[in-house]
Amino acid sequence: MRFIPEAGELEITVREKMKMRKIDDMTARQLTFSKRRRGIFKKAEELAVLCDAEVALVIFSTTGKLFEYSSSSSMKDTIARYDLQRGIANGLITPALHLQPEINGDQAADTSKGTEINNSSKQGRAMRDEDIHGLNLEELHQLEKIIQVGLSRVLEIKEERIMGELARLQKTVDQLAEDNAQLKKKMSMLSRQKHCRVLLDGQKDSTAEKEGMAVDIAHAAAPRFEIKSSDTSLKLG
Amino acid sequence: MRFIPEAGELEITVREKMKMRKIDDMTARQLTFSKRRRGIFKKAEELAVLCDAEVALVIFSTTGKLFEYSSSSSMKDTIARYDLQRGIANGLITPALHLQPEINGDQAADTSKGTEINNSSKQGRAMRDEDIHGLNLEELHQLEKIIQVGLSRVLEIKEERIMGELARLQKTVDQLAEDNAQLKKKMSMLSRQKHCRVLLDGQKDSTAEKEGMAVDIAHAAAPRFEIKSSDTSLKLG
DNA sequence: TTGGCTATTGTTAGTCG
DNA sequence: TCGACTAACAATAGCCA
Repeated sequence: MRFIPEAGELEITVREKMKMRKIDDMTARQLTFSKRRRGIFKKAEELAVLCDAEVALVIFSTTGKLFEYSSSSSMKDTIARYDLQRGIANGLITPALHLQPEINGDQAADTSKGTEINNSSKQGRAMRDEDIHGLNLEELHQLEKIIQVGLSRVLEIKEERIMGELARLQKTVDQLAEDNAQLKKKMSMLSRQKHCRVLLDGQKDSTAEKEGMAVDIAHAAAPRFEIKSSDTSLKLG
Repeated sequence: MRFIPEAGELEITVREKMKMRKIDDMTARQLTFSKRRRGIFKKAEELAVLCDAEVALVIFSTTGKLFEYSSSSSMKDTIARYDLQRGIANGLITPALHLQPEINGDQAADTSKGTEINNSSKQGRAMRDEDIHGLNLEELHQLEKIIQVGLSRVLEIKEERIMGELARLQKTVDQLAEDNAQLKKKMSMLSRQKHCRVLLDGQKDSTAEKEGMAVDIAHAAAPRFEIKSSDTSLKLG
């Protein structure tokens, strides 16, 4: 017990304010680590539950021991979502390879069959087995190249498109959320004013001239810890 | 001021103990999220500094907005370290893809080179040209199959993930749009009521105020953001 | 949405076992 | 390492602007 009710003499040690730097004493540091780790895990869970957020927390101790918390079913999921989101934040993910003109030049004046091949792939017709069986080795080789390049292009464009859609949706969400906030604000003001008026109504007329509606500008102060990007490349696999 | 030193009557509102479940009121939830988010970030940094730990924290709000903190120079590094640690813990280094078991059965007692293929794919090493050149035709064929299957899996999982995010976002949009509509409805009712009351109030000096108000509200209530949540299917493959 | 305020609850440093 | 305890301190709910 540190409280010493001894008459005349008080020798109470006053807890100091914890400087924000690495704790020197190793034992004390480990102890603090253990306590604070539990504390922050609790906070993380509270945040996840109370606010319906997805929270992931990874901590390595000085000794390299790993501690983790994830509000979702799997930490991997959250990390995956994180990667994805970062991909969106950085713009599109595709590194944009342009490799289709290569082959065209090589075989511009090739056999008629070669051209056919080209056409059929351009038109996106489904290839029938009979057609393919009619090709010689060289033609099959060309077809293979064409298909490979085509596949790459398809995948790129598809990704571009999806990511665009994702970005658009995210914008929509942000916009809606903002609108929502504004609406709520205005409504609360309205109801306040109405309340006021009702109150005044009983006595006299209103001279209350509210400026009120000067709500407009929301200053966009960036949260201190918000994302800034460096590099990202949606690694899947 | 909540402390009312009025003689005889005390009507102090007592703050309750916060049940640990999702906060119902959306506005309150967002507010709490904002505050607690800052709180936990602070805790994270304190832990990192005081105890010399490596801390990474990722938070998604209900609306899908990403917040992150990383005590190291890059979140990616920490995640990489996490993956590594987990990989070690799980006894395998690439937890993402499992594309090797198919072939095991086929060529369990195959050439030593075949096993090498298997190993290299297990370890997720990048294939070097020298390695590939050392393979015979049959082995190359096997490798080709492995890669094809792997590619398919990668594409599948990637698509799954992205589409999941899309769906989630769409849901958020729908929800927000609904909230928005409700708010607008309520507000127009409110403003109508107020308008009536103002009229009944006896037309005096308050016309200017009333008009300005009405205009402002109209603007806010106007659907300046139209969402068509129907056509966002964007089907792929 | 941000910040300030205050009463209250929650966290934890220091200590002993 | 951990649990328990307590005083000091920090975080924050609810409210307003």
